[in-house]
Amino acid sequence: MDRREVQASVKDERLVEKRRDQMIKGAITLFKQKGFHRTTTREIARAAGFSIGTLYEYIRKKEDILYLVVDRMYDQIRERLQEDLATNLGTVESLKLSIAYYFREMAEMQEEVLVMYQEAKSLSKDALPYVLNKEIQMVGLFENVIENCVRNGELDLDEKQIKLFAHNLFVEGQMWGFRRWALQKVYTLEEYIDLQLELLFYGVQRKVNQGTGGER
Amino acid sequence: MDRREVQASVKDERLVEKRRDQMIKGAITLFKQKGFHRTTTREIARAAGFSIGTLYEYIRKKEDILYLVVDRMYDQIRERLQEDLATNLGTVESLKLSIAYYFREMAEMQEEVLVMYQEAKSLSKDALPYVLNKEIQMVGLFENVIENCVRNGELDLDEKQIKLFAHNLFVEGQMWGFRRWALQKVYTLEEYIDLQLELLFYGVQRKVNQGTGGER
Amino acid sequence: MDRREVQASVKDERLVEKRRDQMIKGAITLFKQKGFHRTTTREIARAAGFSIGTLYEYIRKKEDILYLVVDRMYDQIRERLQEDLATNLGTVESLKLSIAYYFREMAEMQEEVLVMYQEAKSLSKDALPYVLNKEIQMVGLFENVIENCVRNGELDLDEKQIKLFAHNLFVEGQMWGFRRWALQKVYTLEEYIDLQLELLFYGVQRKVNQGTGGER
Amino acid sequence: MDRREVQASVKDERLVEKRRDQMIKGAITLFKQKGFHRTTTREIARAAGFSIGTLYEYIRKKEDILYLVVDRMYDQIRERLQEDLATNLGTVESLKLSIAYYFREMAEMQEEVLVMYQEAKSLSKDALPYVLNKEIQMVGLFENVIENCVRNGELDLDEKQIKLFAHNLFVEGQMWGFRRWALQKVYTLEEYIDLQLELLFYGVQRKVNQGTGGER
DNA sequence: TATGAATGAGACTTCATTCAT
DNA sequence: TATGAATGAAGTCTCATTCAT
Repeated sequence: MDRREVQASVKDERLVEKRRDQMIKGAITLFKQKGFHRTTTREIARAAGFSIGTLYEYIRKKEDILYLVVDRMYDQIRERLQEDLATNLGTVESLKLSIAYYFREMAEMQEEVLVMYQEAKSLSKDALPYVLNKEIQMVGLFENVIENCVRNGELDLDEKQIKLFAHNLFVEGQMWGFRRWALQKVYTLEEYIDLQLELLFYGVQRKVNQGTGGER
Repeated sequence: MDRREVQASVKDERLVEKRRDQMIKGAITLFKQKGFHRTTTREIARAAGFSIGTLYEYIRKKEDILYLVVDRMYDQIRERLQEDLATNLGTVESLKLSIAYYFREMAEMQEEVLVMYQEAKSLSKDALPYVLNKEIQMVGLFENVIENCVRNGELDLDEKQIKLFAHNLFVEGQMWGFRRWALQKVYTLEEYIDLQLELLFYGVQRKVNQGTGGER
Repeated sequence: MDRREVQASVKDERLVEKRRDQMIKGAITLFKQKGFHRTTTREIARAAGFSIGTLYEYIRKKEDILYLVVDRMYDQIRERLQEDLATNLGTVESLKLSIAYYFREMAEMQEEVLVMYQEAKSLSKDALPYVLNKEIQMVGLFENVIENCVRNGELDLDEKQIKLFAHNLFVEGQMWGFRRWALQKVYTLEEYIDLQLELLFYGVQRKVNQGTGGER
Repeated sequence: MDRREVQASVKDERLVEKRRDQMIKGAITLFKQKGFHRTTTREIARAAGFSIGTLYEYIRKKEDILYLVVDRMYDQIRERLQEDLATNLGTVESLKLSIAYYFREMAEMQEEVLVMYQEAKSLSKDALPYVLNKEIQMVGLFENVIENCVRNGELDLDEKQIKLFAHNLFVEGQMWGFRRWALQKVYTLEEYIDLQLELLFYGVQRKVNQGTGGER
């Protein structure tokens, strides 16, 4: 249930891997520029460095390329995230570092993320679940880390709060990219990260609540 | 700078208004179902109740329809929001009510919002700024209300915090729709609203914070 | 169950009729030359005198053209046949005249018949029954005439013999066309007709049979 | 003039023979199912048990395969026919047996015959004569046997009658296959054979003609 | 002002054939 | 001799847009 097969005519798996790599790279560049629908299969083939005939040796339909691209993006993001989260200590401090790390990663891949967000809906009813599943898995990574904090007594959240918190921070990571036309005019990335962390952890009413104590 | 002209061949302005109304209504229905690219101009004409020839009397290019649709959606959302925010008292309690109201509105228009999010990028470089401007205006509405709260001493936030807070709550309103595949399985809308308000205002560390006092 | 609909986008029925006429005429010419598979839709459009876009306003798929062509051919043949058979008197003499008439008709349409025979199998499982049904109807026309002869005491045949006789003469009409590479080198059409009539009515053993008694 | 050369790159004749055997067998299966045009060279290669590259070591063009297939079919049919006709005694009784034998053979090979009939026209102008020649030879086999009967005084037919009689019975053998959608619903094969023999030898007017004498 | 038939560029996809290994 | 990856011409079909009526 984890990976949808995209059929290739070519048998040599190493070659399939290599050609699809070229294909995906070319396609991402193009999708970034003009989106999936305005990109032609021939352009993708050319960008990948081979002929249209060859392209179709490695996929069945144009949509397969989109799936491959989105799939690849998720894998890349998750890989990096997983790597980082592995070192997480289950403290709030550590969690903040991970979130900041994630925000930076997403900032770096903002164009890819944009493609994902705008084109994923073009995937067939067939492929969509696989993709959504990947996103759920990624949110799950954060949920785990937050749970650890809760278990360690560093945070006091129930199941539903954990989940929503994870979703929020996940979306905020993407926000930097998909609302760049607004955010990037006002904030530097580091500013954005700092401010978001503050809001995520303390909300807007912290000072009022705390009554006495100033903080930070 | 507020409204891009879409040229019509027909002169009678009242008629233009009426036909575009029909057109937009039809188009929204179709865009919801199949997205902009998969919807043909003929289908839009039919859904609008007139012929393809007539359609082109009121627009110049297919993209114009998308612009008209997105434009209309923004206007609708803003209208309702403006109406509500007008009654806002500048207290935290009042702000929470407005946010909750906004969340419910967005939940009701979630499909329209989805269309906006997924298709807006299909607008030409020409039309995009107009649309983004509308979104900025809407966020601005919230900024104003929050500023009021700050002015009233109910919140303690600087300019940049206000802006980001507004963006966050704005996006969270949309989130209910564009992440429905995950959120709507777990939360009811009212649950979602309650939890988000909690996180927006108190963050995740509130209880720990409140508990003893100083932190970090 | 008698006629499969081929969908047209154009509403004006008279125009549809006219354009399909052009289309069928062009297609027949081309199919005669190169067969269905080697004829492109663009060639058909050009031969019909309009653009490829227009062609597809009057059909849905290339196969529709083949169906239309075959359908038309059957109708033409049946029309002429029906007209002739209407005058049939139910005597053997009259039957022979009708058969001769049919043979001549088929000789005239031999290329069309060839197309029918060679391309009909390219029709989808969907369309084939309609076409076969037409052929059965045509054979039925002859069956009726033969039955008349039987009823009039001019022939003594049971149901199954009638049917097979009808099939035979039907096929022999087509044979002149589809085996022309052999037959037309040896016989003139009239010779062919005379000889076939002889064989159909008296078989090869007549003379031996006659032995004693003269006949005819 | 008897066999057209199909060029092979491979020199080893025994190997060529073997590979073509595999090829033809695979191709026949496929042609039966989907016809020549809808069958791809790759499918043929796979069905033959080797690669597309290898396929092209033994032929030059796709059409060569069709030629080979049709050629093979004719040879098979002729072989069996020749074998049977060799034992023919030159009597009407013996002729009837041979015809019945031939009808049964053709019934068994009806799908092959169908392929031949529907696809032969796809052969190039170059290859067609060779194929037609084979058919003429086969008809010739029957002509000879009939001639024997005539020489033996069992039948009284001139040259042209003999030829046409041979063509007729030849076609009637194929008819069982190519009109199976009509015939096989009404007759059993043996019924069909009996009825056809009756018609071939005595025609439809025998009983009336003969008035008194029973026959057969 | 309304219509809808006509257009043709251009999209996707297939597949016979080649050729380096 | 065998392989199968690569090629690109060519085919079918769609659809935004125009324009005569």
